[in-house]
Amino acid sequence: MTTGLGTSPARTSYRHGDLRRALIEAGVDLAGEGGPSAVVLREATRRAGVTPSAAYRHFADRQALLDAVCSSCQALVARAIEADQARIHCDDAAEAARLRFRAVGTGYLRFALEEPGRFQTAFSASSDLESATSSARAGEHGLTPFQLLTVALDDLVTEGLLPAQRRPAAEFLAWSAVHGLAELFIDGPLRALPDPVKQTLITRVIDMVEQGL
Amino acid sequence: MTTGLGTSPARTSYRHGDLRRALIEAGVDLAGEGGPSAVVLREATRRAGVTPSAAYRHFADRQALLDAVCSSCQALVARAIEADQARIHCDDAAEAARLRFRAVGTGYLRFALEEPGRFQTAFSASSDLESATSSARAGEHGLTPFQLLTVALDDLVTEGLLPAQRRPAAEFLAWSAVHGLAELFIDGPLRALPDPVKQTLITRVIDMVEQGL
DNA sequence: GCTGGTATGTGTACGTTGTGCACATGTGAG
DNA sequence: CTCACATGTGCACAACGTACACATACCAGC
Repeated sequence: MTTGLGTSPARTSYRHGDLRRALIEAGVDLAGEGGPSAVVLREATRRAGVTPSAAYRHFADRQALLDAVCSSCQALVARAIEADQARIHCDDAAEAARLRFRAVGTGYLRFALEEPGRFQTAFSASSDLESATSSARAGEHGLTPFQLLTVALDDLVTEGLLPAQRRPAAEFLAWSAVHGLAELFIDGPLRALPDPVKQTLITRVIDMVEQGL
Repeated sequence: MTTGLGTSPARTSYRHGDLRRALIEAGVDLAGEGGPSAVVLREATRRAGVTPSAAYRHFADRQALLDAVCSSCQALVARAIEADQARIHCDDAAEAARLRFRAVGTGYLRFALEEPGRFQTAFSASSDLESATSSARAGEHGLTPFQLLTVALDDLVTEGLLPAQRRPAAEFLAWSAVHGLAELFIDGPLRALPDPVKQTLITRVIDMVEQGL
């Protein structure tokens, strides 16, 4: 399902065509199978049908490949959030803003539970504030997960649901709570919890953020 | 500073004496220098003045060593929390309980900022709910970080600061927020923030938890 | 249309890591 | 004193990241 066919028809020619993209895709597959540590340069080249050294024509080193894979995975997170937001149909503008805000959390956590390997990879590479807004990490609307959260909070202020004086740095507070829960789920003590209980916790954490912001 | 002298006087005899402990200590040093990925079996044996294979008399594999190192690091987190709690002097029992609760957060985050490598290592290995209460991870009072949080929350209920019906699972909500902020600080987008700003965020996250629980 | 330069992939090699297995050496129980 | 067991050594192997010289395909300019 992951190898060959659509992407690389067992390449006949010397040239590959789009090796860079192929390596990133292989890397994202590997990330899904075993998290960031499973993104192994040699295995990625193997899946692309290419010699290990070939990777160095497109990436400075393994970390550079991992960074690219990480960006792709963040884009997947953005899409998950967008998917949850797209299902909202609400006439009341204020309530709609509130639901969009909550959807950032539910989409984020849904992705963490459905794709733990890719989720961990998405946030494994150290990124600073500017790279958190790089377009390589964006979803369909061109926004990164972080930017989606920022927009949702701005809308809360616009709709009068969040006092303006509490707006500064609010994205970091919300992100902390939601991301922390994801970590607890993925390889923290809450890993073995049955799914319904997890869903309850997701709701409660988002409640806490909404009330405590 | 880390090698030899106090711990291993360049061993003269064939036997080491307490290799298991020496390997864990070397591992904790390595964790402090470069996080979980830096705790490398061969380097640990090197620092203990011993052949790589010797490690396998005490640990099944590298992961087993890392687990032990992780437990030691969690014990350090517990001590950091205990240290913050010990500085509280307050006659009002309710206020004291509230401060002890907040000290769990400040101690946890202080350790994360002071010892990022060891902090990451402490929570790198996947642990379930029972191992989160293992005595190897406990501080001076015999309680793990997680148990310290649990006790602090129980006290909040006792003092009437937290409604009993909101008590269940509250440790997971609080842990999520605080741990998530730590991640943002260590290798998330908030890494480069000046220290005073970080301190402000710490206060605000704990405020959020207190208010949102 | 040929030719040469550049981008891209190959082959080979080196050092490092985790780990298994046969062997050596201490240490304590009988 | 001796022998079994625990513990450390030596050597080997596969996998990984990475460097470097070489081979090949494509593009520009004549």
